[in-house]
Amino acid sequence: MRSVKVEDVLRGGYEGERVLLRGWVYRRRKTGGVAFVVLRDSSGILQCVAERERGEVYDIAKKVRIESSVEVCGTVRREDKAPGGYEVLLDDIRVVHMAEAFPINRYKSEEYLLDNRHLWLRSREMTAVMKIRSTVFGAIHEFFRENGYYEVQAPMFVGSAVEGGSTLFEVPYFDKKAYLTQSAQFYLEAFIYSLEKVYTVAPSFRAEKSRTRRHLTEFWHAEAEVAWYGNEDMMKDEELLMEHIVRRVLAERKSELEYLGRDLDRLRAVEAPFERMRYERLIEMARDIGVEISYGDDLGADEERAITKEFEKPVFVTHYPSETKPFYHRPDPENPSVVLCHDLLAPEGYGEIIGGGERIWKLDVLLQRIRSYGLNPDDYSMYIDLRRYGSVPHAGFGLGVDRAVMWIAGLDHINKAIAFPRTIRRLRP
RNA sequence: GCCGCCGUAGCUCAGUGGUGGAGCGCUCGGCUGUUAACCGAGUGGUCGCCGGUUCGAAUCCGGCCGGCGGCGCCA
Repeated sequence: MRSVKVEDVLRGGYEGERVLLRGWVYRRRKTGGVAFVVLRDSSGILQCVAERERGEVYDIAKKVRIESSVEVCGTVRREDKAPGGYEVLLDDIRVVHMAEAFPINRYKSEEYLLDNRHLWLRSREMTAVMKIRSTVFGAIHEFFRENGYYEVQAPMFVGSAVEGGSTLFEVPYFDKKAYLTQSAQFYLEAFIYSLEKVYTVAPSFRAEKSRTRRHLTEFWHAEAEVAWYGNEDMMKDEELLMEHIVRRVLAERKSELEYLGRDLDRLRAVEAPFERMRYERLIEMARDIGVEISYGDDLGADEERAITKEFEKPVFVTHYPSETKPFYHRPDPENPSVVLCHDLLAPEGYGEIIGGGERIWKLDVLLQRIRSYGLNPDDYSMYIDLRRYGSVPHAGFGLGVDRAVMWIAGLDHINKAIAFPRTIRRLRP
C-alpha cells in the first residue's frame, strides 16, 4: 500500500478509505478504552485512535513514546473532536524505532532549545519557519532568473578584507593566513564585465562581537551587481524583489504564517514602490519623534526601531554622509559629502535588511577614496584593476536573507530564522 | 568591547546558614473519546567549577567557566 501524507488526509481526500501513514509520534494520550496517537509528518499532525478491542494495536499505541517513528494503517473518518476534523481508526501500527524519552517537553527555555536545536528543529514552530525560509530562498532565485540575472559563485576563502571596517575570521591556509569572506561584492563586480547582471546567494562571515537579536557571525547573503545601473535603478529591482518574496510567502505559506501568529495584513501592505528618504530627512524625522541625534551620526538601534515603527512597508534611506559608509560608494556629484547609497529598512522595528548603492567606477576617484580612508591600495589591487579596462557605472546590493525571514515570519530573534545559528557565543549544535 | 541577569533531578523552577523539594518527563497500575488528558505509586542530585569564611554552605565572600538579555558595530 502506498503511504499518504497527513495534509492530504486533512483535506478530506481519503474519507472512508484505509490508508498507510508514516511519521513520528507527536502526542500520545490514553484512557481505559482507547489510546490516541497523534502522528506528525512533514505536512502536519493527525490524530490516530486505537481501541482496546484491537488488542495488540492498542497495547503498542498506549506504550509508544513521543517522537518514535511509526508506520500506521487505518480507516479515515470525520471526527469533530479531532484536531483538523479527521482521524484514523487504527488497525495496524508498527514502531520503526522506539524513541528514548524525548528531552524536550512542555517546559522549555530558549537556552535549552538552542542547545537542542537538532531536536527542536522538528517542532511545529521550527517546521513552519523552515518552510517559510525555503520559500524565501526559492523566491530570490526565481526573481533574479526571471529578470535577466546570472547566478555566479564567489570564493569563501579570501586573502584580504572586502570592507575596511568589518572584522574578519582568520583561518589557517597551509603556510599562509586566509579569511572567510564577509561579502561577495568585489567578486561580483568582476563578473559584470561579461554577464552584466549577476547575483549570488551564499554565506558571509563577520567576526563582529555583536550581541543583539539581529546578528549572526555566519549569515546568508543574497548579493547582486549590475553594469550600467545607478542607485535608483538598483532600488527599483530591490523593491520588486522584496515584493516578490513577500507575495510568494503569502501565496504558499499562509498557514505557516498564521501558525506563527503573523499579522498577514502587515505583509499584504508590502507593495512596490517603497518610499525613498534622504538621510538628512531621516535625521529630521528622528528629532521630530524626540530622538537626540545630530547630522553625521549613524542611526542607533533605538532610533532605527522608533522610526521603522512609523512605516507600513519597507523604506529606503539614501544619501548618507560618506564617512558613515564604506569607501567604494560613489559620491553624489551634486553634493560630494554624501554618497549614492541606500539602506532598506524593514518596518515594524525590524530595521536594516539591505545595504547597497552605486559604486565608484573611475580609477582616480577610487584611488583617492582608498587613501583618504587610510586603507592600503595593495589590499585592493583586484578591485582597482577592474577600473582600468572598460570601466562602467554600476550598482549593487546585499540582502541579509536571515533578517528578511525574521521580519516576514514576525520572529523576535534572528536565531529563530536559521536552523543552526552561529553567534558570538554559540558554535554548536 | 561595555552594562545587567542566570547556573539546584532529563526539563521548568522553589529553596537565601541547620537531614536537598515540587510540577512535568520516564517506569508500573487505574480509567470507554482524549485535546500539553486525568488519578495513584515508583524513579530520579558532583546544588556549574575551584578556593575561602563558619561548628555547619545550594545559601555568605572571592576567582573562574558556561549561557541569556541589552548597547556599540553591521546584512
